[in-house]
Amino acid sequence: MRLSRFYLPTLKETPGEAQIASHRFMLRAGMVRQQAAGIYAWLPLGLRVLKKIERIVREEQERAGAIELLMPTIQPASLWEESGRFDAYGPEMLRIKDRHDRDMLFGPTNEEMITDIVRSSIKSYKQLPKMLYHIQWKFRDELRPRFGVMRGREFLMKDTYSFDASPDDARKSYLKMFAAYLRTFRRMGLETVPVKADSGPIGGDLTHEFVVLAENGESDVFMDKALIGKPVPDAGTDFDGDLEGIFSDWTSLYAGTDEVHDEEAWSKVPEDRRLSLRGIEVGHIFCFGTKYSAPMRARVQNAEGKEVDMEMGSYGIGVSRLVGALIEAHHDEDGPKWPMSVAPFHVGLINLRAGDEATDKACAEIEAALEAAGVEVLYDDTADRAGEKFARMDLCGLPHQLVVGPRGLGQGEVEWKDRATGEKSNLKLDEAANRIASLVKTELDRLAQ
RNA sequence: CGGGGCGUAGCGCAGCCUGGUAGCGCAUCUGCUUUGGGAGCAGAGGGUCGCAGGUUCGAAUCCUGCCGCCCCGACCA
Repeated sequence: MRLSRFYLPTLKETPGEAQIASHRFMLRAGMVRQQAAGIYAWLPLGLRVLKKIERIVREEQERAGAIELLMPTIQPASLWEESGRFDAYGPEMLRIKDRHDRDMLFGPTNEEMITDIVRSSIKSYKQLPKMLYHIQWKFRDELRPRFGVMRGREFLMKDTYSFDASPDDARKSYLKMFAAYLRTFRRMGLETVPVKADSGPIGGDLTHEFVVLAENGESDVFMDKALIGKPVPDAGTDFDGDLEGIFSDWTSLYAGTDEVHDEEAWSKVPEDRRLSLRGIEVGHIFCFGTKYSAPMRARVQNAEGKEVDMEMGSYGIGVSRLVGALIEAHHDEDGPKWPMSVAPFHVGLINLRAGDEATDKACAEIEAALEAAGVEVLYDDTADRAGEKFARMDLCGLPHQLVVGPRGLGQGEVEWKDRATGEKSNLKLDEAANRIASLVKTELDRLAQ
């Protein structure tokens, strides 16, 4: 992609409303633009990150056996009256009336709707288990939106719903999502920890939050240090097999939010392993039994011919929030430092003298070679000044930078900078593209394992 | 929803206390110079001073109401 054709409205100065790093950089790098409190337009650079996160989430959901569908953003109030949540939900729910004065709402979540969908066609235990998910915009009219996309009112969320004929089977579904989440976040280059959580208004007893450890987190987390850096289930994991081992491996070590903090259990953690820190909640999984299936009469006949309420669970990932969380976890004073798997582009190519025959030619060759190798390149072909180009590329946070200028080109070399470490070195012009393409590929493979 | 703060050019801000018809930096446009870390000089364009009332000869400035946005707390993916 040529920068001259792209839409990248970067800001040199930080808009006054942005406090934390992720919000500042997302505005400055032209990733998003606020349209109202907690409501953002996603500009091309930000959208590319959002799409990459979505793709990883989707791949891991499919791996775990979930099937994608898409439910609408607008829902009829009648479904929510069935579950009793139309009155219970409160002002967080955005209520709308259509032209016929019918009560509608902008969905804050989809338990009722998916239950309605499934109950109409699933009648037998033989049709279960089922895990269905979608990735859709939600709206919660937060009292106080803040931190940019980390706590917006409109947000993109992946939500999965599991349906089983028995509590034992529901637990198996829960474990699939538990393992899938460990993989999902790690593939994005995020260190997350599953912590015991408060089940909140959704209810249920088996529930975990997945939190990214970051200073600007909004949850207080108490955890055993041994959880950090723990290997996650690899790509070969059999999701139809027994996942109890993985589950107990992670949950036998202490980790809890402040709401469920247990001082007694905490005191048994060796003192040098006790960590108390802040985290950003990026995923939350619940097994809540028949909370919705019972009032909404979503039932199947079991093997004994008896009608039973389906056992359900729901499993959310804050997709848009993850963009902010990723920046909080990976940045320096100049901008984000994207992990390869979610970077908007893999490589930033800078032509220090656009219009110069030699640098133009060298850049065009590198760009073509990288793209032929499947590497995504943002090529700064503008006539802007060098300093501006460097600063802007750092702000974009692409993992690799290749700088082509007359000085290096005279020696047949281009400069390579690793954005994460800041290390620079020179590469032979004719080897640069291959070298970088192989680094990109290696890193992508590593993260996808 | 309690407490605090802010709305003046695309962005960051000054001016308001003490009323006299709007300014600085960045960005944008033109020209020349410059060319490896957000350039220099010269010139130019761009503003219903959040909105509505009020006070006054005169309001960005004082008063009242409303709207929007931000921060702290409580709440939440």
